[in-house]
Amino acid sequence: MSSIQSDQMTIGTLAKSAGVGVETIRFYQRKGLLHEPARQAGFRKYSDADVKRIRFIKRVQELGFSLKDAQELLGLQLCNEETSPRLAEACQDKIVEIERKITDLKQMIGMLRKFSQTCGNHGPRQTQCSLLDCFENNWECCDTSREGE
Amino acid sequence: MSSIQSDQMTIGTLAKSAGVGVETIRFYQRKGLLHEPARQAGFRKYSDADVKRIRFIKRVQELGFSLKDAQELLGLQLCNEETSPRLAEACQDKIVEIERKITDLKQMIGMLRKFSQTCGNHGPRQTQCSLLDCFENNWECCDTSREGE
DNA sequence: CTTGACTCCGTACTTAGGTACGGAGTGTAT
DNA sequence: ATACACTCCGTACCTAAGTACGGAGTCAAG
Repeated sequence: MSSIQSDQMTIGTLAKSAGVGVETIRFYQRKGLLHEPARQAGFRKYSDADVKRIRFIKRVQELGFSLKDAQELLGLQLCNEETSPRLAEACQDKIVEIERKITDLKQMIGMLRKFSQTCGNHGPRQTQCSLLDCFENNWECCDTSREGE
Repeated sequence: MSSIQSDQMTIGTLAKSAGVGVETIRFYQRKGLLHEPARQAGFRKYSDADVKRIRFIKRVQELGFSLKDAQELLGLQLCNEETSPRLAEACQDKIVEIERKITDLKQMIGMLRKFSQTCGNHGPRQTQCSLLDCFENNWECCDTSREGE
């Protein structure tokens, strides 16, 4: 009960540790992405776990997902007989989603590479070329979609 | 001057063809993503090229880029002696950006896969596990970051 | 025991990317 | 020639994800 936790910090310290603004933390709290923490004389008290949670959220966001997605992913920690199958399914869905994104991004790189070679390096006297043209040609200029994977 | 172009279409037709709303097209026009087209009795007249342009924009957006990014990419069609070097550089920047994103996404997949295996398939009697834990362990559970590429 | 930094709260504002509204003109089928 | 759909324009509204404001309470140092 009266365990002393040396890692208790205020909202300002948490914000600095996690690399976000104080208002962002309050915002996440309102959105339910962070639980309301214990208070001490009215002041919110956080632990290192909260730093990690926020960093996770920001990471997921960087990967192009919404806060709602982040919330889903964080929700995946409930691990029991009931949730287990749905959980595996949810993971699979996310994986498929991400894999599709990767494929698309590779196409885009192929396109950019080709474009750069044609227009950027080979001099300016080439026929008119544009990314849009490449896109219109159904990415035929890009033979990189099979690379790696 | 009086050339008859059979592919002339109104804004509604364009919207339907490109899979967006009429208001979206007007919005893109205001933002400079689409040029103001010729008018016929006050009505905007579009061609197939506009369909392709919009599809390109939506595609770029799907890949996690902003309209501003899309505009930049579309801007890369100016291909002459002046723009050529800066163009190659811009392409390279985008490529690096996308490659970093792919690496990150692969990590995320590795994490999800591992998590799914541990918690989703191996039954519910495992020790408590969560995506967040995996993230906190510096992705040590994920050995897939080298796969492909 | 006062001063300055930090926190509280609710509310308002911001940017991106649209979406909707409403009154007017236009074009087309019957 | 009259409905009805479609278009025009400006303006207002919407969600997501914050960011800022302002008056009040609190805490820690001098």
